Amino acid sequence: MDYNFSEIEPKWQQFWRDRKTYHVENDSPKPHYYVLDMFPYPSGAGLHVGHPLGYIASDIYARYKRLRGFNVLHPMGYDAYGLPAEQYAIQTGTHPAVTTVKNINRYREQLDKIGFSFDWDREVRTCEPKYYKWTQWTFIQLFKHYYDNKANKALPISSLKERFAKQGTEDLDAACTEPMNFSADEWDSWDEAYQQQVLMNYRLAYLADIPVNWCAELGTVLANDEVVNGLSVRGGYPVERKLMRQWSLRVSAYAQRLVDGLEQLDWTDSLKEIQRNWIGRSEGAAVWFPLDVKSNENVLPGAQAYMQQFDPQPVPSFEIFTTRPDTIFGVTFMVLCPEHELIDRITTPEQKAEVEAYVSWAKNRSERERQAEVKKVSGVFTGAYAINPLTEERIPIWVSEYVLAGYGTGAIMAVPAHDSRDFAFARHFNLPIRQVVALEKDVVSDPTTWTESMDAKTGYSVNSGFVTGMKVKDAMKAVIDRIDDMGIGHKTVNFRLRDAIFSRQRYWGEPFPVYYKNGIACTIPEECLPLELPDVSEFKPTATGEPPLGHAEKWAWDEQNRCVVEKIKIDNKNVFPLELSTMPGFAGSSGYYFRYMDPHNDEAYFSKEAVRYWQNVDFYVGGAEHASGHLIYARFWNKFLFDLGMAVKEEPFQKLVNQGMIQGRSNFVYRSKADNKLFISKGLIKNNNDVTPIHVDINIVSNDVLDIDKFRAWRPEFADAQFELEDGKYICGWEIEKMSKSMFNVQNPDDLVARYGADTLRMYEMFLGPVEQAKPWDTNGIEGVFRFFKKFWRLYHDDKNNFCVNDTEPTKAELKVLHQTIKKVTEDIERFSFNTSVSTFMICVNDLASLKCNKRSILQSLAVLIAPFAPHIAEELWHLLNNESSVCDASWPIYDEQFLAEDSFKYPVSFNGKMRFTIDLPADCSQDQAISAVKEAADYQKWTGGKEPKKIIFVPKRIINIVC
RNA sequence: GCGGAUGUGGCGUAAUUGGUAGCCGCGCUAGACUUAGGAUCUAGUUCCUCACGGAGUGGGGGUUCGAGUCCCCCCAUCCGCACCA
Repeated sequence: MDYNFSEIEPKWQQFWRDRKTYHVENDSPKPHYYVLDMFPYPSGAGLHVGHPLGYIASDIYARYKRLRGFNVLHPMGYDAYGLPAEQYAIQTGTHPAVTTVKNINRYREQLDKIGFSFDWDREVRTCEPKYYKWTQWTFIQLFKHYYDNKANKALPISSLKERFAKQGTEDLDAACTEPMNFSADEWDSWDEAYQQQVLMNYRLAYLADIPVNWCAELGTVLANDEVVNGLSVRGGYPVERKLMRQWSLRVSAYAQRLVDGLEQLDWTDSLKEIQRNWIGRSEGAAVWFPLDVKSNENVLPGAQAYMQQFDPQPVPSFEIFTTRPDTIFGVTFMVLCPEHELIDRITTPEQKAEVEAYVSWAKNRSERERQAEVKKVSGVFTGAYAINPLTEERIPIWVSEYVLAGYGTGAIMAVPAHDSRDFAFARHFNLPIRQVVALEKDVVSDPTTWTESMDAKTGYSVNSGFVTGMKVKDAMKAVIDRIDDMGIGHKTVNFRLRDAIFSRQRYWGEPFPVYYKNGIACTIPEECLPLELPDVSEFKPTATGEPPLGHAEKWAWDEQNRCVVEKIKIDNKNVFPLELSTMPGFAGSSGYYFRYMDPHNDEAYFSKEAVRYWQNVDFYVGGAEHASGHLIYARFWNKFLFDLGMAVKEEPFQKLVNQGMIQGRSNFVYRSKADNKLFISKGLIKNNNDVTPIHVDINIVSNDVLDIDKFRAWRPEFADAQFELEDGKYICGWEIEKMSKSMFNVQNPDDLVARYGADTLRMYEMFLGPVEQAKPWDTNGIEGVFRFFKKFWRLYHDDKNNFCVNDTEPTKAELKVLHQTIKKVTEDIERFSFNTSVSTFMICVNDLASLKCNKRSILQSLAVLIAPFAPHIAEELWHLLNNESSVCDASWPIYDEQFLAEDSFKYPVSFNGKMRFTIDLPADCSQDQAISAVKEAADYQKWTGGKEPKKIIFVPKRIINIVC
């Protein structure tokens, strides 16, 4: 064998390890560059070929940047906390830590074979105490800060306390769970416990009774992004809404900054758009609608008392949010969500039974049922009326599921003519519909004839009092001004983004650094961190329904700030219970990129020097599935640390590329229905109904040809299989499906490395297509890349496999090939287009082979060029040429732009297999003049032998192309 | 429903960014060397046509000397959000 990758690759991997080639220091005269991959969750299944795709791409970029003279930080680690290891523990009793370490070792083994340039000295694992110490530390800071909307940043909760003592809530504009209003005297009059309760309302990490996504099957609550279509992302179990006391992070306080920050980022538009949608900023107005006092006399006392805690106005009223204040003249009913606290207080005795029935029906519906029946209209009339503050009309108040508790105020003004949901509701319950917007001035029609509402925010107001005739945009502003003047509303902004629920009733996660003293949540002192995860006897919830940490023997906090055995609590009043929930998966992954900057620091999360040097991640590669989870939380985390003066940049990830998902390509054999020992080759099937397709392991199929012997050996029931062959082969069918064990279509990278080598795997994964694009895995083409390497090898080895180079000066044609290649590859890498660079290398080697070029200086440059893609063969070539140093310390070759431009006519070694000449002409040159100028050129004669050109393309500007 | 993207040979893809459409690779066809080849090399391979020639980048229209690329209208596929007022 000539190109012996299995000898070359381990040799150079060891060489890099011995030399610590990829070790990075935190200071260097070189410019810094930070290339990061989303770290993996080490699952039991190991890596499949989809995982390394992004790692290979970022590795190429990191290696390229190093060769370009940058000090590159390119670390790797593990997102090691998570549900699968814990589920496995429940089933088998194996401790999740054991499973996790085992899986990590397997991942590491697989990664090492591919030849990545990670600095493994900086590895982090989120489940290790020295790492999660800082996750807990950040949580404590979040607990100790609140968000001040005027300063537009997080401020210490201690300053808020001082403020309350001095002036109460006067002039305070802060993010909170419930709006509050009190004076300094009131604050002073409250006891410690109540004061703490009030502060909890403002903390960025807070405890509150909130509706959560409860997954009974997993026994835990889940964040919004962990639930899709009413099912848990992990496991696909049903999720229900439930009111529970939980820790949350006040991510919503940062909503505006999370939207604004997107602009300066070098992310794809689609990803930014997903985030914008998820944050869901919408501008509108908050308006107070007074209740109709006369028609609600019998229910008013209760309602009045309830509402006056928000609004001390004499007339009881409730708040709605609308994005269409201009349509307020078209309101024909109001709708409250079933959870609205006002319902009980305003419902008339006649309607009471019906309303209660509806509310309890709506509350007991699962999220899934509700979402599945979105189009179905349901609702009930409360019997109460509100007053439209601008028209003083009496408006019926309804209750319906289509109004959501979690958004706005859970109450709306319904304008059926201009909102499709209100329209459907009005039609269903026969409520009036009134047009207040028209496309043309004064052109109105009868809304009872409409089949749909007119939702667009264009046209003019009609039938709308003082805004009639105005454009919609102006009318919005005019209505807001008017309600503002009347003191019954104001312009406001609402976000769809909710706070992130931060507790999980699970074992395998970061413990909260929190204990409860007389029911008040306190954080443990920072110097006591980390609070280590205790061992438990069982991973299931306790008999009393507490999270698994309830099983821990030593899990309470004493006054000497020590973790102690909980049993002491019974006879010792100075021992306090610790929080039993643990943190969710995204806790550890929200700030891991900081820790890589300074991974061994025990005094701080990361040093000031380290963060000042590295700043933030320049280039981040990972899947788009994290768009509304990790990438929001990490940005929030970063902004918070920025407010604390720790982060230097407000955004964590400057440039981001989403690698596409790799799907599986399954193979099928077709079993005859008439004879279940008989398998018919794909091309011979006459009728699809005669055969049953059966998934067959892709490892016993090559280029869709079945290895019959391996198939017979694969499973006992196929041992005596018979085949109907075409041309002596059994051809399998194929289909694109998810890569999964059950479909036998998982391609394991180790198998490919063993068969073709890491360099071939790396190149082939890039060759498959643009990194960003989702594509099926297809091993069929890998031979082509493998052939390329063999050809490359033969370029500088003779028939007997002896190294053989030519020391003479390269010819201009050879230089032309080299410079073209340098130019193309450099440009391709810069724009992250690695599939085209691979093509470029193939063309280059083809051209050099046909020129029989094995010139030392050309190969020298080529070794460096190919090093980011195929580091092993590049290192081997480098040592054959230089017998010293490492290709990793070389510098990137520079191409000569002038040489390429000036000589393009003279040296037409082309990239498309045909000869093409390009010549510059004067701007006013005519076509005939151009053609004769070309034909007369000495070099044209030289290269074509004076043959008549096949085709001449005249481009008026000043270029002419001739194809020979 | 709203938002975002994509559409090029049998297949994966490319196109100097408005200038030869199909580079490179897979597959396929023929040939060479071989005891043999799942090795290597050479030639061919968008489609129709024996050929001359013609058609052609999802479909239709437009701008331009010139459109895969820019603009408008459809169609299809994929992804994200989904009663967010």
